[in-house]
Amino acid sequence: MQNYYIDNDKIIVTNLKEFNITHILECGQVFRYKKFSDHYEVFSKNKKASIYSYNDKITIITDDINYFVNYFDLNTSYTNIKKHLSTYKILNPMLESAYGIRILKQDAYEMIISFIISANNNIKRIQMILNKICEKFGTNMGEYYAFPTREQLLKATVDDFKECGAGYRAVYLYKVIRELENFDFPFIETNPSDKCLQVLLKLSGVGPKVADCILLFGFNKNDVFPVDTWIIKVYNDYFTDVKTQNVKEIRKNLLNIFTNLSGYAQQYLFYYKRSLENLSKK
DNA sequence: TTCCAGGTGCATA
DNA sequence: TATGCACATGGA
Repeated sequence: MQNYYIDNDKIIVTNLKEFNITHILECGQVFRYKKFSDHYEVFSKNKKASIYSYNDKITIITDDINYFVNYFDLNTSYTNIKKHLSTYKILNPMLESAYGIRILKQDAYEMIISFIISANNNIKRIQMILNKICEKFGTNMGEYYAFPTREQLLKATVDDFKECGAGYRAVYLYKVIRELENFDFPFIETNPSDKCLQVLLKLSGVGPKVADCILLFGFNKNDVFPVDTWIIKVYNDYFTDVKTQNVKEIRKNLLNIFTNLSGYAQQYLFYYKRSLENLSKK
């Protein structure tokens, strides 16, 4: 079943069970978006989309239809994915409350920079730092700033990144921009995740967790399981009787359970646990 | 004041 | 290979 159609400069999404813009944007996979009273704006590379939900459909307004059809992965049916996920009883309440999550197909280079900044950081601050880096080094697009290209970021010093709030990660950013000069993106696109991990782990500021996020959000690989502080909590709450902080062990066990649907499962678990925690604080 | 956030790098055993 | 610690920053 086709979930969308094109109407001039708009993408109209008709199957709302498979597309909830709040859940998609606020589940932690993307940092460059703005929330308005009646819509969201999303930024990727040097492109922008405005997303309105009203009545029984979503309208995505953009000047690059093809880019955002791919970005929102609109040609993938999530009905089957969710059917498989629902066989894991533990996920059912999450599939219910966080319905309409989709894994976005984001720019791989942008994911590398973004998730290096994400290390030992919180989402609000990650967004703030990325915004400052875009404003300082990205192309002025009028209403917003594009994500700076590698060439643009070559001009940035360690102090520049520090001024943007990157803290001790400024050194990693400065180094990785240079390490990416001959980075083999097609290799990552075409090789199994384990091989790709070995390559990504050589980059400055990229450890196992960040590498998993890059593979999941930047390269559309679903047989990885990023384990952060939230997943450690959720694992200890729902998946084991013996509490553990061992990230390698947690990742291995969760991958064994969810196999090639791990990326999707991870996103539901992360969002669910983080939402619960934030609600209990309010 | 201390703890925490989508952890990583490095020294040490 | 595994463990322990330092690392910026700002909100709770």
